[in-house]
Amino acid sequence: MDGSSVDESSTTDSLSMTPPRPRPLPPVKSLDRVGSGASVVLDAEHGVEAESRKLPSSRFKGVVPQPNGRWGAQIYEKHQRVWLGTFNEEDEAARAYDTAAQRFRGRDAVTNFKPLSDDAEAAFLSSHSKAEVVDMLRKHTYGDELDQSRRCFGAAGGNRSPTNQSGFSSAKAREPLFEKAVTPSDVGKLNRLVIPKQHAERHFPLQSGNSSKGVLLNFEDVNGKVWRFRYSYWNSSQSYVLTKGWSRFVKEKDLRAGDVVSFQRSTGPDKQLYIDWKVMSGREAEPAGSNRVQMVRLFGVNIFECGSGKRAREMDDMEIMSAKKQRIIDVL
DNA sequence: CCGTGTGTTGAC
DNA sequence: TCAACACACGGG
Repeated sequence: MDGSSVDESSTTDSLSMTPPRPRPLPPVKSLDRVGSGASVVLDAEHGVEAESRKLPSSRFKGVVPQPNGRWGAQIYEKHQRVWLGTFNEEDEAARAYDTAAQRFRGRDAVTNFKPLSDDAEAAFLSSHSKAEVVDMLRKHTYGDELDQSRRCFGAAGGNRSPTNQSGFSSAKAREPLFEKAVTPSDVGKLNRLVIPKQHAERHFPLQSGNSSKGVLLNFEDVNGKVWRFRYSYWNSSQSYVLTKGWSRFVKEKDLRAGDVVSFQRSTGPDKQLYIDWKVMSGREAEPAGSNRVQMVRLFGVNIFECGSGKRAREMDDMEIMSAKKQRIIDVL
């Protein structure tokens, strides 16, 4: 399932040049469905069972049909295919391709829809590595990320903590923000961590507009793994919470009531957030050393502080992203 | 078990 | 560079 090797090395990108521009593809309007029918059943034509197995080719560039009726998106670079993920709708896949095309080939790349993206998106794209963009597309989180960068509540600066060769974040100065001994409900089935209001308001200010839906915050753990949690305010309980993504953290770290989670933030210009945890004193250690041995998977994008963009790092994390498999790294 | 996305080939 | 096709492989 893996293996899309995104090779950032060929950085003909960003500010540099952009290839000549034919005309964007005709934005085929409605009347879709018909032509690309090729439905399996029905269609009592001749050739009946003669294996009309043909898949309905897409009318969009970079989009390929999947056996299950869904659509895949792909783009080529340097003689290699870069898989952009699978999508339920044909046009979703087409848009994913468009996004990748603009990141890989520059602004006026040939696309299915977008003749041009606005400046905000252009900035967003150039501030993220190809691998990151591909990662977002494959996870279908590109839209969310872009929205957040637009709200200027993070992500914008493409500020990611630098990584060393082994993929770990280099040690950087960081200031402790606060800690909390998790409660039974924090590690229970509620899938949420309540952040004490005083700490929440002090360190994770929510803009009024965001409070309702919340925002996505990225935290890096000691292994360099990035955790993404939805952070929002629950009016019902008048409390700030980390929700989506939290249960995964609880599960992987095997957090139990009484354990302590702590949060830090780098003191540098990038406001990278970090999360750490420690087992409640007295609790016996884990069986098969699973505690701090992790698989490392990178994808970035920070939260907080936008604008003050940084360089658009390239090349650094590409090898990691393109690794055929996740690497298992023993921290001990 | 099923869907993904990779391997591969042959056009453009 | 690109899509068509088949199916190995990996996650659930």
